[in-house]
Amino acid sequence: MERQKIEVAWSGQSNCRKCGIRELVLFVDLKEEDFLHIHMPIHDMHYEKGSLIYPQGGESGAVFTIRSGVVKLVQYLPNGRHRIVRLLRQGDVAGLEALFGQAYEHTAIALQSVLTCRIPCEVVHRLNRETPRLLNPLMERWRRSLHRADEWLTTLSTGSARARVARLFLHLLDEGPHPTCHLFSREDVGAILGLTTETSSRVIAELKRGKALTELKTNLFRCDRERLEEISLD
Amino acid sequence: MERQKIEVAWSGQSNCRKCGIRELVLFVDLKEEDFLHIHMPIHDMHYEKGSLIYPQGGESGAVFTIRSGVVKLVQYLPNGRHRIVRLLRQGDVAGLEALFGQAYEHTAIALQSVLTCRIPCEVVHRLNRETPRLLNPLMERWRRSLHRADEWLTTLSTGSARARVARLFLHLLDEGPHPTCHLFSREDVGAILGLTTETSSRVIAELKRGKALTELKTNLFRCDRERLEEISLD
DNA sequence: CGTGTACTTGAATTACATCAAATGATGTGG
DNA sequence: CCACATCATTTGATGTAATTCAAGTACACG
Repeated sequence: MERQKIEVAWSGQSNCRKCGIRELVLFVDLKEEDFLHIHMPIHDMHYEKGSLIYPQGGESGAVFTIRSGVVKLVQYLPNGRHRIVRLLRQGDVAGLEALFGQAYEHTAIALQSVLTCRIPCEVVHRLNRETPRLLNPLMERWRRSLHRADEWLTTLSTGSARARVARLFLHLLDEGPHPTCHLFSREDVGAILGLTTETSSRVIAELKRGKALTELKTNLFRCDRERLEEISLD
Repeated sequence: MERQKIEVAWSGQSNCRKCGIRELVLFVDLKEEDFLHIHMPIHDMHYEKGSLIYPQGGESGAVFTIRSGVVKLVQYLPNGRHRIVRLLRQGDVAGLEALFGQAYEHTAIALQSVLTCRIPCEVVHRLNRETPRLLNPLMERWRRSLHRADEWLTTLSTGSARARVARLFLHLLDEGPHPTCHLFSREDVGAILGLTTETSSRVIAELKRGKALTELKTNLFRCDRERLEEISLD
């Protein structure tokens, strides 16, 4: 069982104009003049691995642009079980539903050390009133989230445990000289795939024995893409 | 195996101003003057049960507002298996991704006799340029779809077969004097829940024996809400 | 270096899938 | 309107995959 940490740092107010990853975030299309309409502070937030960004059902007042790291969106069932419904990375936005004045639909937790910009909803609304340039990036985030949600269901929640695990690795692949993948806890793998922790562990162990995966160091794997693709068809 | 029918009728051009369900559809907020900007025909379409509305990967040129009936959105895996990722009903919009110039992400099929309005993307784009009043309904459709997608995963794709089937019935409940539910084929139930046709059939049969369900006539059930809620917690 | 947490592995059990056959519903043409 | 063809559903028997419960081991952290 994970314990939830509460390590949140507030690194100060952002300067969005000079943002190093602006081409990836919501404000990509804004012009110099548009920034004048931001009258509430946008904060850079730092979350330690395992810490809570916001809780499901929690009162919402802001959206969070992910600057680095990985965030899991968790949803709880009445019986206490839970599923991870999405992973968010650089350029994704967490808590979009806040813009509709709704409570957060998921619990958002940092899977690694995570940097975000906390953007008050009021800022988004105001910008939307003053300029049309925020709209496309915003719609694009909705589209992307929905696409991922459907993909998540069909690829990670369908078929045998072996196939699902293989698809998860393919999903997480970092391309490079050798395709690698850094994984998280077996419990989280289970919550992503709808399997138990033990089954996740067993299947991953089996893939290691079959050389489809090689564990370089703890939770860092070299992946044999072709073998994984075969297995993903089961 | 289902065969796909091709019964599509075209009932003529819509008069959106006089639409009987306008409070439910995309054009809810439009004013008289806005309709002048519609320079392409919006057609009323009629699809027989089982017929194809659009295919996954198909070239997209329009979105479809559902006026009545139920539509399933199906996604296929490389290995030939498939899952139903969403059901759409009155007021929902199918094929929103078309607005981004993308191929359709799902295959949309009528589960019952279905009426839609086929709205060319160009009409939506033009209206969006001319008036801000289409935007909220549009965003609301994105939000709703995403909400449903997440709900689908956590409630219909998690836990035992019994619990999933129970949750599906709760999901489909028509409130009324007695809560009833009209179901579709066991094959579709399987594709929604990630189970085989046989397992779906067996579980439904078991719920009937346990009096949680009573089959009034073929595929029309009276539901014991409380029993189903208990079972849904498994 | 010890302690707690996560991961692995084993054995028993259960739930679901698979294959096969029988029954039931629906529609068609004679 | 009946007989037959077709397709969906139910049910059974059997196999397999995944869960459960229970140790044991590795690993990270203070």
